[in-house]
Amino acid sequence: MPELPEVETVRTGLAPVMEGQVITRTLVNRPDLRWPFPDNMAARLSGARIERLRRRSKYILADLDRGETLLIHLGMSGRMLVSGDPLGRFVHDHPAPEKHDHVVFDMENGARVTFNDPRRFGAMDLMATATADMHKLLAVLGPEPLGNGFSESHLTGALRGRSMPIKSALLDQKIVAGLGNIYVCEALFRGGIHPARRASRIAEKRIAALVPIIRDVLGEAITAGGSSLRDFRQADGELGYFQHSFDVYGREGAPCKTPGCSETVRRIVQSGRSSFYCRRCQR
DNA sequence: ATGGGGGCCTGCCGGC
DNA sequence: TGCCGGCAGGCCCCCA
Repeated sequence: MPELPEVETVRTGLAPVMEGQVITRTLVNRPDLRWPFPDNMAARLSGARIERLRRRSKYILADLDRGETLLIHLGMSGRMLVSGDPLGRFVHDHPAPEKHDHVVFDMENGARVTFNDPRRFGAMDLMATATADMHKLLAVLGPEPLGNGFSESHLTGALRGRSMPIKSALLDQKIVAGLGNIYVCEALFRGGIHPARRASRIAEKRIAALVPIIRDVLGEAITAGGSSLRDFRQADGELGYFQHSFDVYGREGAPCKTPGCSETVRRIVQSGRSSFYCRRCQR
């Protein structure tokens, strides 16, 4: 589901109701998601104050006042739903629990944050805040695409001599963190690069041009509140609307959006995942 | 060392 | 109405 813009949208929505708040109660309804939960997770969270909600790539990180950090990954279908009344102006009942509500956080301000994830590709873990960067899942990540570490020299250097398709390279979180299937397809369309083209066979100028393109695509998607496909909701339950701006993703058979181009969007499968592109505009 | 594919899960949709 | 195949935003891990 969620790529960087969706995760950032969720983080932005959760921050006002979770930052600075004590988790008064944590309910854990099963032993694991993709991996077992850390030992005593409910007890280690309950009573802790969330000092800050951060994002690294597609991970949400909650720094606690106990020197630990909670890591949350939404996988493909994970959602964080907020209910209750954080401002305390009204009395709100919480909605009835739903299938796949795996973890529930009750906050001191009355808000309830429910992690719901039908496919359970998501994850949670706890680690020492001081060494969070060294966590197995975070240590391997490449630079943040919206940060200074993601530069033209970084990308051209990382792709130099790589024989893999550019699509696979941009999905590789070690090369750049946070991109997923949607935004790679969109960036390659804007960059005029065929998704199956081998990275080593793309002129460095064209690789370099992808850097501002990737930043633009992600930035526009964040501004739009992410892309709502099957089950993505912002933390407040609202739908993002960037999906209306897709040039190619999910548009197989529809006309290419390049002015004057008469081609239709094609779909191919690369390492098991759909790539959408225009065969005339992308080479 | 690199890169490709399997597998993890559930839900939904279209076709028959 | 029901069943089946295909598909879905991610990513670890194994194998060649």
